[in-house]
Amino acid sequence: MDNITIKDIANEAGVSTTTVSRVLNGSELVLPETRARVQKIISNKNYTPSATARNLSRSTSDAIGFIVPEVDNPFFGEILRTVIKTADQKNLTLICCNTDDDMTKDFRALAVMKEQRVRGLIYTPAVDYNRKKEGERVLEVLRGLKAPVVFLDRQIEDADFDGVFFDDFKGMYDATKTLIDMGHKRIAIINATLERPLALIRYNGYIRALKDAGIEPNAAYNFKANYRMTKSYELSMDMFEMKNRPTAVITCNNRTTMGFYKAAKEKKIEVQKDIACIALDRIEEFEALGMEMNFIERDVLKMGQQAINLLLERMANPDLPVRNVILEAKVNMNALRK
Amino acid sequence: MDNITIKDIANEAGVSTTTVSRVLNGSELVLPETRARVQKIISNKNYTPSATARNLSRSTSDAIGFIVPEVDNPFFGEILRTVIKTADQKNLTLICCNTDDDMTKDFRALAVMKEQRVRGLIYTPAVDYNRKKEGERVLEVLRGLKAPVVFLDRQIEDADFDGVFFDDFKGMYDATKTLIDMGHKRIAIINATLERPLALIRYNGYIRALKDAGIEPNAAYNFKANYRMTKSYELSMDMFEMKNRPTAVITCNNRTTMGFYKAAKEKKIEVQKDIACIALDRIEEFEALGMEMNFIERDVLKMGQQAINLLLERMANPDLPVRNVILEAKVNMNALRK
DNA sequence: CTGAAAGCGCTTACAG
DNA sequence: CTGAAAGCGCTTACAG
Repeated sequence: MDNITIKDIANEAGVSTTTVSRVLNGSELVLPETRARVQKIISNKNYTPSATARNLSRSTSDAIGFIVPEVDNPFFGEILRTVIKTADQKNLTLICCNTDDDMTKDFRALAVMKEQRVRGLIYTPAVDYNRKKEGERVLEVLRGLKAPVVFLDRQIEDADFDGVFFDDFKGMYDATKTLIDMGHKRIAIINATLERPLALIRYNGYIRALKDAGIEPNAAYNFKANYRMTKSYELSMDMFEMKNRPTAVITCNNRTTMGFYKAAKEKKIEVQKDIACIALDRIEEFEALGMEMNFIERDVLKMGQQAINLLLERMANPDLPVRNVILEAKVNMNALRK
Repeated sequence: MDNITIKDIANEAGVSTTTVSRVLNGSELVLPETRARVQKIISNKNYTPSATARNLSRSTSDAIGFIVPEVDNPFFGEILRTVIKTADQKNLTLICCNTDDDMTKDFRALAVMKEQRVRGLIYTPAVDYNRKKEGERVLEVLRGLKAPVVFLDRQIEDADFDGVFFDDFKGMYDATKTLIDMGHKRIAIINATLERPLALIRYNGYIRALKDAGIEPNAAYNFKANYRMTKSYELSMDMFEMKNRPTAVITCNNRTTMGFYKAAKEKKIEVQKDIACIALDRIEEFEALGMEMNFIERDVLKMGQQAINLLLERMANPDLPVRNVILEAKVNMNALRK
C-alpha cells in the first residue's frame, strides 16, 4: 500500500480535494461539521501531506541551507544546534552540508542548495576566495540562489550579503598588546597559513599590535600550522628548541592550543610560568583539569543566534540594507602571570 | 526575474521539455547536436532543475533524515560528518533535526521526516521509550514512514529496524572486572538515572561484573548524574567526603568524566594514584595535557559509517533481514596503576 | 461554504 | 531520435 494522498481523504470524506486542503491549512471557509469529518479521516488514516507537493504547488520551499567546513567541530556544532532550534520553531527544515574545507565540495553544496530552492542559506565558505578567481563565481552562485544568504564566521570580499563575524583582529590585537604590556617582547603566534582568511585577519591583529608598540615582528615567531593539533604540536616542539625562543605565545584555535600544550608538557615546560600563552577560545576540558587559561573569549551561541536571526529577518524583509554583525572577541586573563 | 524552468530552456532551444529532460538526465536518446545546443543554453542561463519538481514527478525523494538529541555533542557531530560525506556521494540530501532529548521535539522531528517523504532515516530516540506507553507509537510512526530506519546508539524494544550500537554492557562489565582484578572492592559508577536506556545497560554491565565476582553492590556507590558535567562534579564532591569512599570509579560519558576529574582536582586527589578511574570514551584534551587515561574505547567513526551503510543497503534491498550491528567497547588501560 | 479546473516544474510511457 | 500528453500531490483564483 502506497502513501495515501489528499485525494484518498477527499474521496472517503465525500468532498473535493480543495476542501481537504482547506482543512489542512486551517482555512475558515469550511463548515465545522465538514472539518470535523475530514479531520477524523485524516487522523484515522494517519495522513501527512507531502511537503514536496505543497512546495511545488506554492512555488516556495520550507528548507533553509547550512553549509560549513566541519560539522563535527564543536564550534559549528553549537551553531548548528542553535540554528536548528530556531528554524524548527518557524517550521523550516534544515538541509546540512559539510565541505571539509574543500572547494569542489563547496560548489557542490551550493548547487544542492539551488536544486533544493532553499528559502535561505547560512554559509561558511570552504576556502579563502578573496585572492582566488573563484571568488566572483561563488558570489554569482549565491546571487543565483535568489534567496537570502548569511555569511558565518568567514567573509568574502565585496559580498553583498549579511554576515556574522567575530572581531578577531581586535581580539588578537588586544591579546598581543596585553602580552607586550606584561613585558614580553618575543611573542609567537601559532596560526594557519595566511591563505586562510581568518588566519590573515588574526595575523594582522598580531602584527599591528607589535608595530604599534615599536616591536619589529620576527618571522621566526610566525608559526604556520593548519588548525590541527599535530601540526601545531610539531611546530611547538621546534619552537622550544629555538635559542631565542619566545617568552609568550598566542594560539589561534582550539586544536592549535592543544598541540602547543602537549608539546610543552613533553618538554616539561610549564605554560604561563615558563612561557606565557593566550589561546583563541577557551577549552573546557583544560579547565576541568584545573588548568587556568588565558583566552580570547567568543560567544558561539550568540553567533548562531545572530546568524539565524539575520536570515529570518531578511526572509521577512528582503529590502533591508546589508548588515554585517561583528561580535566581540574579548581577552580574558584568568591565568595571569607576569 | 523568477527562477527559470525547463520550459524556458525548451523554448529557447526549440525543442520539447521532454528533450530537455532527457539531456538533463543523460539519456542516450538525444541527437548529439541537440544535446549540445540544449546544454549550451542550460549553462548560459545558469539553469538548475528543481529538486522539488523532480521528486514529485518521480514520486521519490532525494533526502535522508538524521535525528539526534544533540548535534553539538562531538559524538553525534562526528557521526553526522561521516553520514553527510557518504550521503553526498550518493547525491542524497541530508535533513537534520535536533531533539534536545525531548519527546515532543522527537515526535515533531519524525513528523517532519514523514512530510519530507525521506528515503531513509538515521535515528537516535530522544528518550527511553522502552517503559513508556509512547514506545509503540514511535514504532508506528517509524513504520508509517515507509522508509528504512537505522537506530543509532539507542534501541527501542521490539523495534523491527536495523541499528548500530556499542556493546556498552560488555564494556562496562570488562571495565568493572578489570578493576576487581586489580584488587578493588569499592567500585563506584557515575551514570545517569536509569530511565535512560544506555544508563541502564551500563549499570547492568557493572552490576553483573560485581556479582560474578561475589561482590555485593553498594547502592551508595551508584551515582545518578545526568551526563552533564555539573551534576557529576557535585556528586563527585560528595563522594570524596564519604567515609567508606570508593577506591575506583567508572564514569559513563565525557561530561561525567570531566566533572569527576574537576572535583578530584579541587580536592587535591590524584586520579589513578589516589583513586582509580576508567572512563567511557577517551578525552583528547586530557591526553594533550599529558593526562594518561584508562578508558573504554569506542570507534565513533565506525558507528557513523555503519549507520549510513546499513541504510543504503536497505534502501537498495528492502527485503534484507533486520540487522543489529554491535560495535565493541574495549577497555584500554593506558594509565594502569595498582 | 464548496468544488472544478488550472497550475507548480518536472518525468515518462506511448506513439511516431 | 523527438514530442504531446498525462501524471506526481498539492494549492488557489474563480465561479457558484
